[in-house]
Amino acid sequence: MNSLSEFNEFRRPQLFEKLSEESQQRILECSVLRDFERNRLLVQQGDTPRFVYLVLNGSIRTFRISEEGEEATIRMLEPGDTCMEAVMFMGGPSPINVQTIKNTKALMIPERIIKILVLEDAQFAFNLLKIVTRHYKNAMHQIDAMNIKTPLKRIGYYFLLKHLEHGNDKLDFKLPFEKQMVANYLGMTPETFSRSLKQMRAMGITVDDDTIKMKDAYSLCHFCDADTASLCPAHNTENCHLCTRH
Amino acid sequence: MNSLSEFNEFRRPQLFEKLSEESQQRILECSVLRDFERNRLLVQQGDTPRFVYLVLNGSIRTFRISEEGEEATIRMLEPGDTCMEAVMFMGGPSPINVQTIKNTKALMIPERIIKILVLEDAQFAFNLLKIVTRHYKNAMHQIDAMNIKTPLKRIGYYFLLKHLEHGNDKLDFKLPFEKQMVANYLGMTPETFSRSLKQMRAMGITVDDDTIKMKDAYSLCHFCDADTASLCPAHNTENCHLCTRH
DNA sequence: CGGAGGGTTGAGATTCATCAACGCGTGTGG
DNA sequence: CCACACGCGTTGATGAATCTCAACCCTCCG
Repeated sequence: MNSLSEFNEFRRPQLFEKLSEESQQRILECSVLRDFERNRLLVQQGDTPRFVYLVLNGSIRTFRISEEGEEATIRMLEPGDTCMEAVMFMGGPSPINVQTIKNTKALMIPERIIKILVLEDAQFAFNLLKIVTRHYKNAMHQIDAMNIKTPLKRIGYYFLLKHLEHGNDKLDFKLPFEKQMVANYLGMTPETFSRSLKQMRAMGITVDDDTIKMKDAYSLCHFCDADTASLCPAHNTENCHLCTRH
Repeated sequence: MNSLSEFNEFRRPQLFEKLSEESQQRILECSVLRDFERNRLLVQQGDTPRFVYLVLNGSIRTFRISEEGEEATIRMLEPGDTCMEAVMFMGGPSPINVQTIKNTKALMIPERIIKILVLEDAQFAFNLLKIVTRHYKNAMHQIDAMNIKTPLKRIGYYFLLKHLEHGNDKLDFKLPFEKQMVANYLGMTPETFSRSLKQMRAMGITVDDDTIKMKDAYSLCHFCDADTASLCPAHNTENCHLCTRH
């Protein structure tokens, strides 16, 4: 692969943000573009990390698996996202599995160029830092979600994030993944997920197959918290119901 | 503060590893050393991050708090550990609270020097990356612990890590924090923690106040998993019960 | 047409949190 | 010196909530 043209379709990968043309070229020269069928296991727990995967289309999930075979989803990637960058710097074998959940085209960036470039290009290191800290922040939300929130609230918070991503002017959005996948990501069974969705109808949120519709733009405000509010354009305006309630 | 002499008592902070003398000096010149009494709140959710805290002695915990007032512990720091490095790069207000849980002496490193140095000193950026990814790995363990592990297994895994930290030749170690603190970190109530400890007696692990004693060096092997095994010196030797079982 | 997989619904079992009481060590103040 | 309060940890009884197991519907696809 020798150009970034493929990336124009979606948001520019954070990995390349503000990166010099030279560094971009060095990465692309070493990297390989590949197609994977659905459900293909790309990395297993215990493998030594060899590549960073940049999703071009399709989707990928990362997860851990216990000896009893139960799975805990860590992340679900959409086009433009990367995985395994963090694992590279952990030292030791990979603590996670990586698997496609749709047919997926991904750019494989070798471990070596990542490690080299990090020590030579401060901007690249900075980008990696921002990416990894974003993952970490996400992980913290997952942790307190499972600790203190009811299934209903976990789903509500997840929907709120998706709603903000899709632009807060739209009153509906689609789930980017299968329900059982989302359920596992949120740490509950598909049954509990399904039952909780029914409860949400009482709050003005209806679910039609994989489409989530809200009665008004503030239906999800109940699930907002302080450090999520800063992502909301209506935050600190009179429109923010949450703020007026506080 | 103008020297690193205080650090000789314990493991050298990872933040300064392989760092040029010049960069170390630049950090120390800007930083402030302070004592805090127990239970002092250093950072609140929503604050803009101003300092990285490096614990010299005492201990600190980071946690999130829900609107209902329930707390989810994210990390518990011992001397040599740092916090808030990750938050600096997340952008936006702090998603976590930081609080001392003992009387604590900490070095406060201003946000500005961190941000500057990251773009000028690749080694410093590299160190930060390793630190943040370690936190992230830890968070992933927390996630799957709460998703798929029983309280007993969560405790066992925590004990295993502490055991490996203290050197696998010793057959006992002390809990570095109060039990209720550990319980919350592991996502359970103090009652459940206490009851689970009783169950562990059947596995050759006794608890005497805050001292954990094991019958033999392999009592905790039941709780080992693939990516933890690489930390164990007995891994891949005939002494590793786990390996022989597999 | 028939099978497979995803999603939903129902009934039952399990498990952890909650509430309450108690033991114990510590520190404090009369 | 003793009485007392306080915090931590433990133990017991209860209840609520989620997981498990099972059946069923639906769509998709060979």
